Amino acid sequence: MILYAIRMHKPDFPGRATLGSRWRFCHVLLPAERRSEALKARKPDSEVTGAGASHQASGPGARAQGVYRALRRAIIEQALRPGMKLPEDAIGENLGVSRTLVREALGRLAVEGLVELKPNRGASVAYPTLEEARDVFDVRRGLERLVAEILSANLTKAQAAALEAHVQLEEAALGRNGAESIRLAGEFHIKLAEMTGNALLLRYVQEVSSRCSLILAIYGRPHSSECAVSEHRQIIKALLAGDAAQASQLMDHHLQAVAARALLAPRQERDIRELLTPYALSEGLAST
Amino acid sequence: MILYAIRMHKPDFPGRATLGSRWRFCHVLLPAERRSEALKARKPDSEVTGAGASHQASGPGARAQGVYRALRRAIIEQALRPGMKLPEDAIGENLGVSRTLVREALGRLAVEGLVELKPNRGASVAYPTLEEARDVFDVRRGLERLVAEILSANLTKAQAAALEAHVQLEEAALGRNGAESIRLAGEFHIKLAEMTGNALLLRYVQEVSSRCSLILAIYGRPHSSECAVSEHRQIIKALLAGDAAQASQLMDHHLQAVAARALLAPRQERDIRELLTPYALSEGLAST
DNA sequence: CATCTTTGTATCGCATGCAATATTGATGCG
DNA sequence: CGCATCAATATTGCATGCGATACAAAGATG
Repeated sequence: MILYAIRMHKPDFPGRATLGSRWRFCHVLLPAERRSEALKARKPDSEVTGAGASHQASGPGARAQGVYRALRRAIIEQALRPGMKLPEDAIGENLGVSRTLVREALGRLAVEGLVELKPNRGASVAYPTLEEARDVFDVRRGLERLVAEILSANLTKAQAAALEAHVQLEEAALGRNGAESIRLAGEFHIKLAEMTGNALLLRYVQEVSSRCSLILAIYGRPHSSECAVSEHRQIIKALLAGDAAQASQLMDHHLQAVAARALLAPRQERDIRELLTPYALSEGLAST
Repeated sequence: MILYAIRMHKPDFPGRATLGSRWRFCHVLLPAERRSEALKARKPDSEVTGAGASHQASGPGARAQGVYRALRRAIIEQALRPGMKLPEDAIGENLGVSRTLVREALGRLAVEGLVELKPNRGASVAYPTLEEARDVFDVRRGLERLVAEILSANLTKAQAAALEAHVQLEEAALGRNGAESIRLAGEFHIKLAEMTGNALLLRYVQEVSSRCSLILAIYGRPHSSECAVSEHRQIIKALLAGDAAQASQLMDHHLQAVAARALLAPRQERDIRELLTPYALSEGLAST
């Protein structure tokens, strides 16, 4: 409870949310401890790696990576909502690292378009405009069409089976768990990109996928069961048949459908910011 | 000449080149001064911006950006050859900034694939393998096909004229200046990407273009006049005609031709590393 | 009462210091 | 003479400190 005393000068009012209160107790990377304690506690890990941490190696650079991944996940899963401020030291305290590492992570996330980084004003979770959203979806279509083309030439039976298994997972989670369903649908596309064996392509697809998550968080309607399972199945079939044109076409339509469901029907209660902008402009007030 | 005394413990022999000697006098960002002097000298700039620096704003974050751009240019123009080591403090001294900023720049370049970043072993100019090279070209084709598609829908006359003017520049530089010719050919594609108005697409195209430069530096033959001018003209024509399929197809073929010219004929004197690898392996020696 | 200053405070930008790790060169040994 | 061991050095990884900047509330001024 002493933790509350660390940075409580501002009351953290909801309109301009920042890291504080609740977030302080959300342990994405480390349980909420003071940095110094966390740093002391880091030594004992030395040789026993593999016990506590599940999949992040503990070499040098691993902590920077950890911060990056933690923030990334937090943003994608909307623990950190779009527009939220991301002060370096608050994050550092929560994650048990110094501002340097946080800064590095924020820089990378900024490059990927997940956070905005204004000079001398700090970082905040990106709040893409509708146009940016469309741009992202366009690029995504282009990339995934390429994925489809590449895979249609040489998808193995084993790979097809793996995909089919994944789709069954999606099917299972369909009505039951909304968040899970969305995550699985996204992973399907990542899996496809992985199978191309093209590292760069994979990176780009991952990047646009994250950004799509962010975009759907802002503009997406709550109940659109994102990627229809049947569409995924059709794509697998076309890939296995080796029909590049067909697969590419299906992928294109599929993603266009996703975009349409999400973007063409901007829900009314998007956010105060977007809603107020026209009024602000008409009054000659700077809104951004 | 005192400069030589700063870091001359190593003789900087050519086989494993690092930053030193000649590079010390190559002023990409700042004339070769000691960091501390450069830092003192930074104050006087305060209000008179626009006189000395041409296009890089001098606000906060501008120096980090400067380091990034300087390194990027140096790599693309092959002042820094693939495989070359990039020690943080040497660069910092040359550019008049601290390791922190250099580190940040190297991080970004690593994300973009222009430098390799091994933990505890520092950064070096990336040395893409043939497979990575093929991956990059594949992705590039995918992206630029998308560019062609988008533009074919709505290329204005003015834009077409600008492109045509650019191609004339290319034509002029054709036989005369090899390096210039290559640079212009690359810029044509960047210009196209810009005209889509899609910022993400532009970023990606820029990224793959830089990587292509690096790749051509390693695997490209010296005298391939990269992008045939006529091919560029054909593309413009198809775009203006609004024929998406045709434009996309032309772009695809064009890039495939570039890749083929570059990659399918790996020149013999690629580098010691690649050349020695088979020997090393056949002798049971670890090569990487 | 509204607007301009002022001062305080939370940040950021960046340099630097210290510990950890790799690498080089030297020394001893087979 | 080749190879392993070890010390010296170079270089990274990361934390932290200091100055600069922007925002906010309080105060001053019309």
